[in-house]
Amino acid sequence: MACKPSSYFQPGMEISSHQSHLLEQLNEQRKQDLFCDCNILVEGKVFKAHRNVLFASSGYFKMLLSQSSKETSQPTIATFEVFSPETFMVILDFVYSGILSLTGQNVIEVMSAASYLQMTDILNVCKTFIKSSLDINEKEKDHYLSLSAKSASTEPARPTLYRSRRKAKSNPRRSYSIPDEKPNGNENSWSSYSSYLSSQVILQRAETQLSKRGRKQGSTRKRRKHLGLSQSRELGGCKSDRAERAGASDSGHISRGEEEAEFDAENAVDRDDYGYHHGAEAVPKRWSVTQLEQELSRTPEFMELKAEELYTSMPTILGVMSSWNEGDLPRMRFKCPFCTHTVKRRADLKRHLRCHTGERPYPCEACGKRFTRLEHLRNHFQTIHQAGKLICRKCKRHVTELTGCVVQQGTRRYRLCHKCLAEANFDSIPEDFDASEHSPVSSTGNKRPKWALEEEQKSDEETMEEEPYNLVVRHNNDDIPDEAEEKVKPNLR
DNA sequence: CTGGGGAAGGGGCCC
DNA sequence: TGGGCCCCTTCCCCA
Repeated sequence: MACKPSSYFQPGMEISSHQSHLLEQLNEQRKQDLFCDCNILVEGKVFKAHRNVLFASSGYFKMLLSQSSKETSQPTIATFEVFSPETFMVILDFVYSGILSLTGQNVIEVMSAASYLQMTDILNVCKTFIKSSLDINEKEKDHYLSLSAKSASTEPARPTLYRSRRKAKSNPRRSYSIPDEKPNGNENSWSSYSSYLSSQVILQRAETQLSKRGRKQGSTRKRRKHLGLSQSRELGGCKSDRAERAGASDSGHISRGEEEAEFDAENAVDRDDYGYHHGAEAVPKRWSVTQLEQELSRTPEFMELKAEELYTSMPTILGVMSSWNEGDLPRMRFKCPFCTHTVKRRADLKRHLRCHTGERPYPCEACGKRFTRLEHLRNHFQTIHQAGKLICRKCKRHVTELTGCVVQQGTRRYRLCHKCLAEANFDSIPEDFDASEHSPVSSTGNKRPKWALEEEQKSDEETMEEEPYNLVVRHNNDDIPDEAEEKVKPNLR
């Protein structure tokens, strides 16, 4: 942008080139090792940078430097062994230029490193990159496979570049422009094709990782397919919302609400200014974290992964330092790559991942409802199908097996005291059935299984106490309905 | 429309 | 590391 004559200046006028110029100057200083006061050691390779720049760019460095800056005027030294120098180079270049060089090869590592360093912008760009790559993979696979070999071979394999909003308007050193979201024919060919290639690389890498893991784990673990869910409301939005709300309510980590508010505010200011342009696929330029998580979670490729697979195929660099009090040792926490939630233990992260994958391995044999945890299934079974609570549903008083009995309504069972039972004018003793004789189909999600209908027509005089439901715990593998039961628990009470 | 209660879901943490 | 328990929050149904 050309500078206007001074007579045009007004008080408070913003010179838009100033920010980019300032960043360029800082980048030059970094390259010439001028005023660098922080050394970052990544797998033996030293990167020099400015503390204030790192502080402003990364939550991790903010925390780190806010501690070290109190006591020393010596250069700060940060050491990382959890990501490669190449990955950190990409991130550092972004910090100093606003340009993120993403490829199918590096996006996973960059995303993980960004997660580690708590750089939300990069994280979101990586998510968008992956999502759009997956979209392109499905929608344009055939199209780009039919591209002439010539057009593919003449275009060099260049990384897809993402520009931060700060640098979106001008970057003279980059001669080509990132294609706009409007499909524009040949202009987009290389980037779209590279996106397709990127998606292929991502998928190949995922497959490689999975097969490696498969070899490692041998035949002890079966490859599990994604479960078809019957409770649609628990998928996607609602599920994510829950996770987010839980995340936001947890004071131990970054508030999702604040984060979203921040994003929304930025959204309102310069919605069109974020260079999330990615190939021919029309990708929204600015996504809130919620949208990204929901959209990403809805992609078929993502949904096919189960928590365990995600967990084992993810890079190990998911750790994040929790905040610590002065004098305390920093504690390592494990950060979910799909939301802001952090946990203390890896096992808890694995469990948490199920709320992103939608995996529900524990179906209720009685009603078909699926659960993410065995204990949830047990609780459900006890309260719904076993009338496990010794409380009269009507008068809420405690009942024993002598002072009350079990009433069945459909698949539900509950207890009534004899008095309430008489008042409710139940003229028949609750029906019952022997669970061992029934094989309720759980994977269809049918709310009223066949046995339930049959059961309602039966007129059995037995009470539930004498012959209760059995809980059949079936950890679903490969959605095989008739798979042998893993465990049979006769009675939970 | 609203409030209460039950059910479900998720996190922390112990064993 | 997995299972299990406890607690809390949210959602949904019903009076």
